Amino acid sequence: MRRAQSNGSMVTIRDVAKESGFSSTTVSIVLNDAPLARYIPPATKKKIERAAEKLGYRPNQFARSLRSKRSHTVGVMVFDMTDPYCTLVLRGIENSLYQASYLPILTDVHNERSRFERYLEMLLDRRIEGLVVLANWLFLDINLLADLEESSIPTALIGCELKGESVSSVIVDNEVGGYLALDHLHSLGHRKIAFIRGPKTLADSAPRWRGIRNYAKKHGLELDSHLIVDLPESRDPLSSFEAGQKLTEDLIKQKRPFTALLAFDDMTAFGAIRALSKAGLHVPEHCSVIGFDDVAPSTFYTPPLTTVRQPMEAMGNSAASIVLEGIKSVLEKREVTAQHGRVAPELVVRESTRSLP
Amino acid sequence: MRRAQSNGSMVTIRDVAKESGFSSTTVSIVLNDAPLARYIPPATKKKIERAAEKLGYRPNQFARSLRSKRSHTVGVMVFDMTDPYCTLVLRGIENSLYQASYLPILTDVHNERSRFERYLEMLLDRRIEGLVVLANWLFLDINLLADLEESSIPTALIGCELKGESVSSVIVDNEVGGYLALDHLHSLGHRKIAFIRGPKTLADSAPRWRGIRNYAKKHGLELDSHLIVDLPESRDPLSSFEAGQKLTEDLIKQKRPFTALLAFDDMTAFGAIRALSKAGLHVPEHCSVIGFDDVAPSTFYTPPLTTVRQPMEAMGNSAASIVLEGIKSVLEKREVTAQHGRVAPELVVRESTRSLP
DNA sequence: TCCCGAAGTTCGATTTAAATG
DNA sequence: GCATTTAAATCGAACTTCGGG
Repeated sequence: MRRAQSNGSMVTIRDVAKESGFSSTTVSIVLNDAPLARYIPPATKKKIERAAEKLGYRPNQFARSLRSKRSHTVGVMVFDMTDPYCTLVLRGIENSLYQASYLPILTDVHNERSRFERYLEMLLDRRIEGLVVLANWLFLDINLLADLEESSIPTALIGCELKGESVSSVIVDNEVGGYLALDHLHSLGHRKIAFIRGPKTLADSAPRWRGIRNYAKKHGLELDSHLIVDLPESRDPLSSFEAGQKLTEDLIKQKRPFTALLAFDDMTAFGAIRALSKAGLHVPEHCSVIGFDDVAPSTFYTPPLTTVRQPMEAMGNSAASIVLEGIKSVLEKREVTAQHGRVAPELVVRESTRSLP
Repeated sequence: MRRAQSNGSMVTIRDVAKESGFSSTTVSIVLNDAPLARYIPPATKKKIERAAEKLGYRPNQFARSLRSKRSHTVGVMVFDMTDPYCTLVLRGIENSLYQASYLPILTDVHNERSRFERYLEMLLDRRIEGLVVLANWLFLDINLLADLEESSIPTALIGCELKGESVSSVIVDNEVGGYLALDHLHSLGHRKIAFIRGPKTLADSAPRWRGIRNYAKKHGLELDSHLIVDLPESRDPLSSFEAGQKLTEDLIKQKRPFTALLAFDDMTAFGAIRALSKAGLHVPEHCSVIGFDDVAPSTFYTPPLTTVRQPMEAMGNSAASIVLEGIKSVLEKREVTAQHGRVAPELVVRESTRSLP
């Protein structure tokens, strides 16, 4: 198991050849169990394996990669590591890659274009075999595709979608999610509901709202436009907490009563709860609050947050699997066509919502 | 900027040589600005650079690495990605590496020994130049050192310490932290204080408690042993939330009054707040709560948590810098001696504590 | 033809030693 | 010897080709 040779004095395939008394060719064939290994008698194999074991031989990946043009590495680009949304998704990605013996190179773009470009160059230079991008928004003119498309590196986006057949994606069904959220509130008897919508330029915002409107129309629920506010454009997760708080304060000041609040996402919901709480309004006694995402803190928040869960780990898993599948495809020179997955969200009822008496 | 050649048909240094009319040797010298480049006339350089630019030449890292034996890669091992403690530390690491043009390979050990070993092998095979390990505990018999020490790969631990001169470490000064926490509570007038201590086997637990005891002794504060409880052994961050809740419930049931609670860490504090809240006790009106770590949710918790901050980003930064420095040292064949950093924690006063009337 | 093994080439960049004028 | 350039060796593994039994 352990390296026998100390220090960096690597033992090469030639050393194993010498030790075992065979040529390096034979050693290579045996150790890789290459097709030709069929012809090699067990006795020879044993000797070679023993020699390798004895010397603690480990093939040099650089040499291997140089020859095979494969890195066994996948790039993972996160737009903002700080976003609590990342954690579980990353775990999902990691898990898939681990199963396949791939290693992830993690890059955090800090929502900066320059960093994005620099990292992309670096990853391409490392000859990553695939790329997973974790982002809920993208730089407007996405000529990132330029590099990617021609490089024929299987790529999957998590959290936003890019129509076309070159880049795969995995997203939640936001429309269903919005529908579920309002359904929950409505079923609990809430009729005066405040809404904090997502930033206009965020791709998630529109479909989520559409789901909400669909539900409302279907059930004859009137949405009071005075109770509908929008999150500003910022990309920073903490700022959506602050904005959520601020907007809720404004909502409260209006004196237009509401018994429930539907927040764009969990961070916003946390902000709302804070504002409510500061105003002496208890959640859920005085006002129910529902979020979206089910980030980790939602479980241990006080009160625990009712929310619409994105199956984040599964999404990470799925994206990595798509990329891995793509890699296999290009290896076998099969057609690689982008997958567009849309996973179902799930209502998680906890204690921040309650039915109206 | 962009790759001119499409597809994977790489342009090699020989292509540049042909295009420019010089040998590949000269091209290499010029493009790397090697010492010999002094002798090469500007005109030649220009031509070569232009040719490289025109063809969109990018050196093959595999070949480069094979020759130089360097990967420009650092391994990052996280014991549990799910721990909210990770996020900011990772960002710190990432930032340092980025400055130095190193790329991190991220591995998540899931607190499993087998995964740890497998990943370590993989990283070593990739010839990582350095290793950063993010863990608040280690497998008991740490023969991981066996592999590491002999491989002479600069390694830094974040969150726990390993005496000796082979592995560096960066930890908070837990003793000072414990002291600060109690100081805060005491200064606010609290005398009846409950304590949830860390698991016995966790290295952080003892020094944190020592700091607390020191403060108590120094200020003649008596600690009521009925109000001191211990977290069980689990390694899972969520379980420390649950345990925090459970223990606090027990504490409350005892009917032994306390006006403040000092939790081992933020997760535990969240659990305590939940228990208090369920019992109808408001934080901080009825009971102050202080945590330790200052993980991200502490800011946006309701109430925002007063806590003792570990400067996590700085710690990640520092660990990566130590490793980077170590890499430089081995390159220059200087002596590499482990650094043991102990950074100062900082009291962050928010709204989960208040002064007694 | 089947089995076994080896010599030699290749991957792409760096570097040493040496060759020009 | 100097400035300028390059052929050839090297890094380590994998694969192609070939020869002997």
